[in-house]
Amino acid sequence: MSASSLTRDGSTPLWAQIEADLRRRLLAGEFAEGFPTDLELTTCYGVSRHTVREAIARLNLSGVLRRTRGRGTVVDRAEFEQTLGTLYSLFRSVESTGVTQTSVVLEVGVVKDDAAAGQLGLDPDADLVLLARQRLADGVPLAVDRAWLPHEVASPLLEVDWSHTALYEELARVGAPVPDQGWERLTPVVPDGPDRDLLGLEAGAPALFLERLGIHAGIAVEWRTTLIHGDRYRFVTEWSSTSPNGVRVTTADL
Amino acid sequence: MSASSLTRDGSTPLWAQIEADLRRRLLAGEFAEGFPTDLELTTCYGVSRHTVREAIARLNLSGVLRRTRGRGTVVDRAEFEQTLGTLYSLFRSVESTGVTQTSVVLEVGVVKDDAAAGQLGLDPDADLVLLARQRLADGVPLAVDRAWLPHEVASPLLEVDWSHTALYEELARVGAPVPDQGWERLTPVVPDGPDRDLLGLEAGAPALFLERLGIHAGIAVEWRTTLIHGDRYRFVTEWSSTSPNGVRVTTADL
DNA sequence: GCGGATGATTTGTCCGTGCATTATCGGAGG
DNA sequence: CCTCCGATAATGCACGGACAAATCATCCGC
Repeated sequence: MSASSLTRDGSTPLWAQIEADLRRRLLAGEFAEGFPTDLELTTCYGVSRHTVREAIARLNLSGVLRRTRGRGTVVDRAEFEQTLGTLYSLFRSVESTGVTQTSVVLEVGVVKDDAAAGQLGLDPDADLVLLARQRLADGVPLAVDRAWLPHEVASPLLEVDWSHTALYEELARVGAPVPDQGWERLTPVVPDGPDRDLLGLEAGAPALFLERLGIHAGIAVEWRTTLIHGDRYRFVTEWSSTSPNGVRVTTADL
Repeated sequence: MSASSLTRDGSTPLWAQIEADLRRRLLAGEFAEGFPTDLELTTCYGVSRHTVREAIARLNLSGVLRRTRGRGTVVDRAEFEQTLGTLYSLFRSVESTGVTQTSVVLEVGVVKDDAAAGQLGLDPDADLVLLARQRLADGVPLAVDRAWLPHEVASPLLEVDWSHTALYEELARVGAPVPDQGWERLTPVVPDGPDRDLLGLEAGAPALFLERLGIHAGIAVEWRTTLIHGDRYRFVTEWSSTSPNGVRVTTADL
């Protein structure tokens, strides 16, 4: 099927092409029930089993796939979506606890912001789309979120009803680039002013300030700052000498 | 050389034994100048090149090794030590900026602490060794660090001069188990009381509270809480859809 | 009808081979 | 003395095969 697009000119390894193709099909939700077996993939792509395993190994140890001897390969969709970064996993893990998530739009429109433009690598007076939201979990304030995006890729977003939908889903829907890479920075702060009220924090209560740069195809497409209620959410990293670190989010024990 | 200890009974894969052996020799600082080539490893361990690469692949993509076509394999010792967790990398990255790190011992001794004992999986009235330190970078307060360890493994540590040496180095020196796995949890707080003064924080200033459980061979050997000066240090996580997350620490831009 | 044996399926491990790609080194030649 | 070129060495990529171990479905016997 998708095997037609494999190029054997040596420019990119076969396993990398297969991995990319599988990742794309995963994003499209193709393997909802049952991942192909090694043998199926070898015949489908026309390569040796070694090459297939080389591609799958990468997906496997980023936690996306769970392979069991004798049983087969299944997709761990939760893990897959967690590779979009800790901020994504925050909102997702909150939703997975069963609470319903809503947003109150504080501001949507075209603005100029030299700090955000600088992070995005644009001119200080470039047009940006700002989306500021108060995010609630079961009606309780969870975070205050501000996202700046380049105007040329985000202008279709100005028409969207933001009360529930997620930013990335809308980006994908209008064909705008979704970040697939980036970094996030955590700083402890004591909010004041309007943001403190939006989070429902008492005076002097701590919060986490998360800054995030989202990158797609090597160019920055999203600068975001998120102020997170510090008493209710914690960031957990697991580490071991054998496997790489992973960042998880847990709701605080209340 | 170390190839003698390979067991081929199928209980543990050859590549896993080789990986463990290489990791052990790395910890001992054995490959300071030049990592063996694939061919050398195949003859040294008596296995095929495929098996050697299977072992090395794990070390490679956790960032410990940097392999270059035509050049060979070299050890990225900074990356290697960063696999010991973000807390370890905090103190290490501070030292790598050139500042000298010192400690003021607040408390050393045998105590009972039911909270720490619970985290370590011990009886609430088990004997623990507590090591509390104020950590300074160039004389400026950096963090307040409290480590609880089981008495039976940590009792030799009671005699050590803690003003400069690192906990893990001393653990290794006396033959005690060094954590190779665990998790850390980040929470924003506003310190008060003695800890606030130890950090040199003004009233109401934020800090990061880091809790850490260190595990060796599956059993907990260290429970640690660290209060980190929030204005001076930030935690950065990089993420991408292709490679797993990693946590880094940067000193704040001052 | 139920339980156990059996065989098929699937992934894990290990071996061997060949060629391509890239970096380093040394010598030939200007 | 510098430059270019080829040999060498190292890793990367891909193929092939074989066996082991674990799971699952089926069939047989009781």
